[in-house]
Amino acid sequence: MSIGYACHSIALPGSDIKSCTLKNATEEHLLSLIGHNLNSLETAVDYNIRNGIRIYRISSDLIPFGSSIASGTSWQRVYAAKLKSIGERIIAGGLRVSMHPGQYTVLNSPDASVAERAVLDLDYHTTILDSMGLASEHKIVLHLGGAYGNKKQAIARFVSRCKELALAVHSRLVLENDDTLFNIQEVLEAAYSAEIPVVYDNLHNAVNPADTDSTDIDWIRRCSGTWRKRDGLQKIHYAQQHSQKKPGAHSETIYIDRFLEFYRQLSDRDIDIMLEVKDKNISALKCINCVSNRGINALEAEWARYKYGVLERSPNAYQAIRQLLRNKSTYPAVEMYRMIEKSYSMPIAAGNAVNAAQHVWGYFKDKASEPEKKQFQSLMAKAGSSESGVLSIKNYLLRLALKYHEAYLLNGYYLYKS
DNA sequence: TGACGTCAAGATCCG
DNA sequence: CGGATCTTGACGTCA
Repeated sequence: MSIGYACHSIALPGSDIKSCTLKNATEEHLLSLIGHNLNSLETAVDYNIRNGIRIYRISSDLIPFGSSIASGTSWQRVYAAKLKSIGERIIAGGLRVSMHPGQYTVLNSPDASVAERAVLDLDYHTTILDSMGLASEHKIVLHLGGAYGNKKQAIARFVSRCKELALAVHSRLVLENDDTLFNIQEVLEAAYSAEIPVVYDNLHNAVNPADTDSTDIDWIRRCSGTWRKRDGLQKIHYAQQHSQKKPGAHSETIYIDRFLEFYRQLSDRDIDIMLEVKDKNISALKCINCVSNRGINALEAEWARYKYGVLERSPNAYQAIRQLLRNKSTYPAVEMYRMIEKSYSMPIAAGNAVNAAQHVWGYFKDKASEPEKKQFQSLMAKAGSSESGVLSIKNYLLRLALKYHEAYLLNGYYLYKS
């Protein structure tokens, strides 16, 4: 049972994926972006392994325009060794990766050119995983596609197009139930015909249910039969509804009590869980820390990343969590995350924000130049009176952290937009 | 024709 | 000029 997240790693400098617009997409520029992106991927892979995160989705933007114009460039040859070496790290670290073409890759389109581009896109995703030397349990997750007013025909078209795919592509494919058109029942039928496994997405099923009698666990059990040995462990997507946004929108974070309620029902099953959530690796670490005892040190490391974010919302919670972690013979993971979640639900009062910024300034007050000190004081004076002032001061502190390579702050969650 | 989702790039505004 | 903030891009379907 492993837990992971998709694409983007928060508070991990050097892991950003760059892109460009079509009009700037020269071969030279693309090759330079790809080189940058592969370094970023390597940084994220190393971070995941170091932190015991064993499930990770690689961004489809790794190679900008990878299935269209970049397929004519030499990136595969130029970066062959780099890709191979990242793949070796993934295998050695026990990381299971996947990729996920978006809603715009439509294999079952009646428009032949759209379907043709979908095949090229699947080829592109396969090429990346193949060139890293990864076996077929490293999956490509796909949506069924459009309905076009006739779901039966749409499914039949999907199945027949699937069967025409190259084996290298077909053996990586996984089908996911979506939040608008094809529910889990329809996806299961299609997947049995197409002979590909099914990833069950709980939030998509909540928004677009097949029936109201079956539970998440019922569907997960039904999907398990679609996973064969060469596919690796069954995978599911887990997400929670955003409390303010429209149905299907992912929550900011994974709320731990609700997750554990879900998780306990699966605890006897071998399943990998991909979290789909705004705060990405932050929630992955939270959930991993709560389903196994990783030692008080792991919680202290987490507290170090959260502390200023808690302080600017609730000085009381800040003190309470410090108190909670004082007894080194305990492992109060769930209690700690509950308190963090509660404090993060509170608004940031200007006075508290100024106080937190003052704490963080402690990392720079001895090394900052005179102009930097003046700038900080001036921003602090404004921060007390306006909301944008609070953001300005955090941006300024982020710049200083980058300039002075303050790893403690750069690895923490405080400096980044929440 | 615009909304949908995503998030960096690109453009523009501001002090 | 640098930094903050707004708009565009790239994809296909559907109302």
